[in-house]
Amino acid sequence: MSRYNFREIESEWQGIWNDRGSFVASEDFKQSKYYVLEMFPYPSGRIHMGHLRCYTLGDVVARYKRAQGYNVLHPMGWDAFGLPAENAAMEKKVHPAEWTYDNISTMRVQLQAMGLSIDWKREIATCDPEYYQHEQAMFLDFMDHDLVYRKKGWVNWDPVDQTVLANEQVIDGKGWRSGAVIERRQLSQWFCRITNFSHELLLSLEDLQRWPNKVRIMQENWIGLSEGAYIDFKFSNDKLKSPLRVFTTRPDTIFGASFCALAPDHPISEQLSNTNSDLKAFIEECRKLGTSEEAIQTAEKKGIDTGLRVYHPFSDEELPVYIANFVLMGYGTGAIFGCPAHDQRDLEFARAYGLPVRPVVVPQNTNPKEFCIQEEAFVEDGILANSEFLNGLNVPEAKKTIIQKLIGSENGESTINYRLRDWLISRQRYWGCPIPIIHCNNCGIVQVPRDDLPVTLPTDIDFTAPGNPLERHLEWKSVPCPSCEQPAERDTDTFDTFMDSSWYFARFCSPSSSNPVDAKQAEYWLPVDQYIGGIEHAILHLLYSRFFMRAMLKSGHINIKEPFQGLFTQGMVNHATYKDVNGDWVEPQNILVDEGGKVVRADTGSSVEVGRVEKMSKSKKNTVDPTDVIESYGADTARWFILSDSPPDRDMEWTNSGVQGAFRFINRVARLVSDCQSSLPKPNLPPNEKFSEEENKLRQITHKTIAGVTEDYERFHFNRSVARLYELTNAISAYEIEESDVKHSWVKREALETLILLLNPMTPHLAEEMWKQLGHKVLLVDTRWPTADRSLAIDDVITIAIQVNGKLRGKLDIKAGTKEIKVQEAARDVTNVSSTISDRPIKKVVFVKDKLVNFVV
RNA sequence: GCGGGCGUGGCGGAAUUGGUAGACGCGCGGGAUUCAAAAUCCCGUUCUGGUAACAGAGUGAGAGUUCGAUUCUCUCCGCCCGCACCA
Repeated sequence: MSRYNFREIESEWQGIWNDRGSFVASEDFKQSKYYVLEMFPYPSGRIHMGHLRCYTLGDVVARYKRAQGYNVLHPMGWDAFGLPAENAAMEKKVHPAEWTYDNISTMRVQLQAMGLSIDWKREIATCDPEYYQHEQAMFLDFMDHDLVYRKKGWVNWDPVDQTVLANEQVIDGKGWRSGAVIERRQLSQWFCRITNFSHELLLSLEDLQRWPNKVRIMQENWIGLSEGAYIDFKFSNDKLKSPLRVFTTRPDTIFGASFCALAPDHPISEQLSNTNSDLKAFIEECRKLGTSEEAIQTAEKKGIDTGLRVYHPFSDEELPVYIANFVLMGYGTGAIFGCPAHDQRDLEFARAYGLPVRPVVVPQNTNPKEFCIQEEAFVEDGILANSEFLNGLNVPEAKKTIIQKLIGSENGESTINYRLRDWLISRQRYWGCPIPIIHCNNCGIVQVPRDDLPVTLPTDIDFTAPGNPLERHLEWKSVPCPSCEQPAERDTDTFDTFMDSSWYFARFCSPSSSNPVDAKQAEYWLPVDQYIGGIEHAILHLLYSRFFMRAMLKSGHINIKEPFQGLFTQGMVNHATYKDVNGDWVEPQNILVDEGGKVVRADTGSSVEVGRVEKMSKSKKNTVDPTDVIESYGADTARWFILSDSPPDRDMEWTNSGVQGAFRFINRVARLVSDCQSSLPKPNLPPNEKFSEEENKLRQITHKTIAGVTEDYERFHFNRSVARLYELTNAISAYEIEESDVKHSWVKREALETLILLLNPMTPHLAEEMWKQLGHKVLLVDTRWPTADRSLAIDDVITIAIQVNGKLRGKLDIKAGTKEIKVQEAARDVTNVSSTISDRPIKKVVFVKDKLVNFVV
């Protein structure tokens, strides 16, 4: 018997599916659609295990839904702009475009070798002007609808690389590439007005029932709603006319106020610093501290008295105004009132600067005169005291009352504040989508006329100097102003690459439309029914995409709010780590277990210490290349292994023995089919009229497996499907018949065909090949999902558990549905049961139909 | 500090609404086949005692509810993730 030749078989079927266009989505809008999407990859050069896992999961869903008769859209593209291309350009002297497109070609081949059911006709790359021209047009549309704007903002500036860095690129206050200490700089930048939708983005999370709870909670916290009030404090000094507005969630504690504090970046702080060098020095100090998270954590509460005084809104008391390092300009109004008794930070600050600590909320049944604040502020609910008209109220009541008072006296109002900030989208980078704006000395900010789009990147660029090459490219940069025709300059920034990935799923619906999206197509396909990707995008990408849909709706591009109906976040792929005697990491391929069971290096034979199982990473050298696995064992083996054992949302451990186990299974199924091929009846024959008991047993397992696997597929429990399919395979192997017994073989064929149909989404090449070997002319890819015969999926003989005092003492095989009295009688006769009960009186009998009997003695 | 999650054999993990804990796989042990090996097949495999039938213990620890708890409630311990001077 020849061995299952996965190399030939897999590439053969990939060719056939491709030639027949098996996975091209139909444009027949009358069919029910199903849009499956995995987060598109960054073309780094090679696919990794994370890709293998993600795209396998998505492919199982896509093939399963296709078999169920849905019109499935399952596209693929490339998140092709980004920094690594520029780094490659600097290090290897390759043009970013060339590097990117080379990587795309390599990775496309690698993905295709996995046998994914992708509609490659819809492939897009975000670095293609064909794609990003629409992004530029939408940016201008957003601008017209006041959804983007330009403002001065504080950014992380790397003085060596001369560029802005994202927060996550700043590690311990230093640039991730240059290692230079990051400065905070104010630059004019473009922002998306995502905060326009704060409330809407928060509320709609309710509707995303098919998202993981965890992700919804993370977004909820990120948007960070807090209810409170603005309170206005009038200055007692005459210099400043308009009052100081602060935000607070505890307006009820206003009578405990002992100071006000401004953020170092607050306009008043800046104004004062112009004439006061002490203040100026303090503000500078705060700014340096600003970038390192560690520094923020350990920093003491520090402040400086501005000399300004404000009146308490309900008494004539004067409060000092400080500039304090712990007040943030980006939250609320950038100014607070300090109530040391009921806020830990304010307390620390008050202790440092000798400010009064006045409790105004005391625990229930406590005498206010005896209540004293020591090292910890009292932040719980309690009863108001020392607060005039608020005395005796609890905290929620006091909040309501004081807000009414504030409104009445025009000293404030109730408000809702969000943590979410507007999205800074300018990047001082070359390899990104150019911002279609021209800066003119006469006309200011001018849009590039739509007819002149796309603004494409220049190809002749110089990467020898640090900074943004677009900035230095005078020829590209200089253009006449579209409005006054005087010499002007292009915006030399490019978009954050999160812009590119915020709408690609919509472009897939009509990848060659002359508009960003074809409304009809988009409304048929969207929202994405099942989106799959890593948890690391829980906030940014998913929130930006949700914003983008709303912005596209507002600017008339689309009629969809939520892009992703269902979301699944897959776990990481981990691997054991190995360290040799020198303390160097060793690659898994270089590991051997010798005869004595000792783990050694394959090359030197020296002993190796097996370390923790950790996320695959280059630095720890514990990576395994999926392409190597596919070449040695085949795509089906790789897919089957990745789906076995671990639930898809949890981290999984990649092991060689696991891969070999999967390989064994693939070969076992192939053998099972080829061994009995000749003895099976022809396909599509009607069933026997009567089945023997043995036949019925196998049929029962077959139909139970259909029901179980279908349910598991719906719930992403692929590891359970794998277990069930092993069980079915074991049952088929154990079902022994005479070679010539064609009648009995009908049941065997039914079982085998079921196995293959159910395996199809997971190991499509094997399944397709076996289907053909069983004599089918119609391809498996065009064959419908089986339905379970419910009457067969139910057992007629059931094993009932017999307990005495809740402890299992025996089992009883009995017909399903047997009445309690009969079961009891039979149960009493079971040897261990009768001896355990002996002559003790039975107090009570618990009976659960078809499950158990419990005698309480 | 705040928010969320997870603790089950040697390992990954199963276990509908509370109802036979350990499915399935890996590993390990034994056997068959083979001149031998690989591959394959069969049997066993939670722990303790016992040749066995069987008995006792057992789902991080402790308590509670219940005829019955991996599942529900409370307290504690450990690990993981997210956010973090957010007023």
